[in-house]
Order: sequence, then C-alpha cells, then structure tokens
Amino acid sequence: MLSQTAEYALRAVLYVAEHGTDRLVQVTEMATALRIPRNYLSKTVHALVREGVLLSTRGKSGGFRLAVPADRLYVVQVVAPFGSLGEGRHCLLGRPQCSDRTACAAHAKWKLVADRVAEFFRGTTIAELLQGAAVPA
Amino acid sequence: MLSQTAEYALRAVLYVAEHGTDRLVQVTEMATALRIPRNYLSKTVHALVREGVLLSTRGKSGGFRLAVPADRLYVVQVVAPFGSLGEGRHCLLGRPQCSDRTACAAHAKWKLVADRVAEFFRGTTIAELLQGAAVPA
DNA sequence: TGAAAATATCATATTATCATGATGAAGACA
DNA sequence: TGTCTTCATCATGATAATATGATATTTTCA
Repeated sequence: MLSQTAEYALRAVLYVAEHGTDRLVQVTEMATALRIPRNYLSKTVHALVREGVLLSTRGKSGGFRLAVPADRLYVVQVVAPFGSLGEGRHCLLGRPQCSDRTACAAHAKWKLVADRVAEFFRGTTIAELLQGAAVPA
Repeated sequence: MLSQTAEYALRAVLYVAEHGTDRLVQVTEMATALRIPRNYLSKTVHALVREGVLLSTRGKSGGFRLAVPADRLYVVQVVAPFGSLGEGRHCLLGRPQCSDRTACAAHAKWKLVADRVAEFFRGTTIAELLQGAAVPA
C-alpha cells in the first residue's frame, strides 16, 4: 500500500509526534527504535523537512521536531512526497485519465473503495493515529 | 495500488473474458490491444495458467481462455500471484503481525479502510468489472 | 579555538521490478 | 514429414527502489 520509504516516513513522524513533544528527537534514536537503516532514514526525514512537515536543528543537541501540530498534520502530507499514494484519483487499471465520464472496466466498482482510501489519507491526522493505540517498540 | 505486473494480469484477464467467449485469444493480440510488452505479457499470462485462472492451448490456432467462468473468477485470484495486494492482513506500518490485539498506532483507523479494500479484491468478480463499463481499446 | 555531536550530502552498492531478444517445444495442417 | 504458428522459457539488460559507507557542514560547549 505504501512504499517502504513512505512507511518509514510515517513511522518516523509518529515517533517524533510521540517522543518529541518536549525535546528534539535524533535520527540515530529513531533508526534504532524503529529498526530503519540510519542514513536512509536521515535522507527520508530530511525530505520531510523540505516538505515542511518536520523542523531540524543541526549541531550538538540537535534533532527533529514537528513543524505542524500533530492534530493538524495529515497523513497525506507525510506520505505524498514518497509513494504516489493518497493522492488524487487512481485508476485500478492504470489508465492516465480515468474519470466518471471515460470509465475503465473497473472504474465504477473500484471508485467506491478508492475514495475511501483517499479519504483516509487526506482526512486522518497524525494525532488521530496516535490515539488509536500505544506505539510498541 | 497494484504492481505493474498485477495490473497487466488483470487487464489481460478482462480482455480474455470479453473477447474469448467463443474463441481463443492470442498473446500477440492482447499485447497489441492493451499495449503491453509481448514477451512480458506472455510470461505473466503463463503464470495465470499455472494458477488455474487461464487455460492455454499451444500450436497453430492456439491461445488462451478462462479456466473459470467470469462470474466465479474473483479479482484476488488474478492479482494475488503478483503484487502481494488483496491478500489477507495488511498493516499500514508494515508490522509483520498486526491484529486487533497487538495493534500498531494506525491500526484501528486503517482497519476500516483496509477491510474495504480486501473486500473489493475478494468479493468482486471479473464479470462484475466488465459490467461496470465497456472496455475501451 | 578545538573537539564532539548532530544533521546534510555524496558516491556507490544491492536488490527487485520491468522489459527485450533469442530460442525451444508443441500442435495443426498441407 | 515438414513447415508454420503459437505458447514456453532462457539469458540478458535497463531502471528504479532500497541501502550502505564515507565525508562535509553546522552548532554546542569546554
């Protein structure tokens, strides 16, 4: 559903949202806790900085924190820069333009489901995900 | 949502279901009509033969036909051998075992959506997709 | 000012996916 | 029997995603 990288991004943001309320969270800490390759995660979270999702501080006692309150940060903002998911329309059969008018075979049935998925990404906040359950190690 | 290969497989099966009711459909014909690389499609549809979705006949005037009536052939059967989608459990955060009991952060909210997706793949037949709309070239 | 800690970045390696081209094998039919 | 057509398969290549290792840059603080 999500690319590996997008999944890393989401897990990292959830980690920051949970542990970074009163301090900065370091990449090494996240990488260890979430079992994600360190430098790869570094690149990934830096991309989130460029996207305005995270803020980074360099140098000693540096780290990351949310750039947006968790209850105003939507999953799509975290995930969209990587895998193309959560974004606009999405034809099951991969047709470039597949709308209600020029429908592909799968369109009518699939649309109902695809809309649900899109709603989830666009309408769910990081805060809501954290409420769902405690985050295990 | 689907891997390229899984999408090819689904489009090919839809094509066979539509055009193969009273004759065999050849790979070259499908590849041309659906604009899919010929040999790659050949490999893909052959995998569907092994899976019991299609039947193949070799030699002159050979080709493919459905191994199962379109109204008893479910999308998951076509798609599962390729991308891992449509299959059983699916945690948004990629945890190997993520159920209602050991829930990850995203689980509760995501489950509602993921169940819908799984239902679509498991509960929708090829025949239903064909009813959805005419298949353009 | 220098050392340490942390992010940022670059170069490269690895792996999986997608694709191509050539060849083998089976069946139909003259 | 031979040839043609078609599926089956093999070997290889191209590309993108994922990952690793080394280095540069910024900041803190003694």
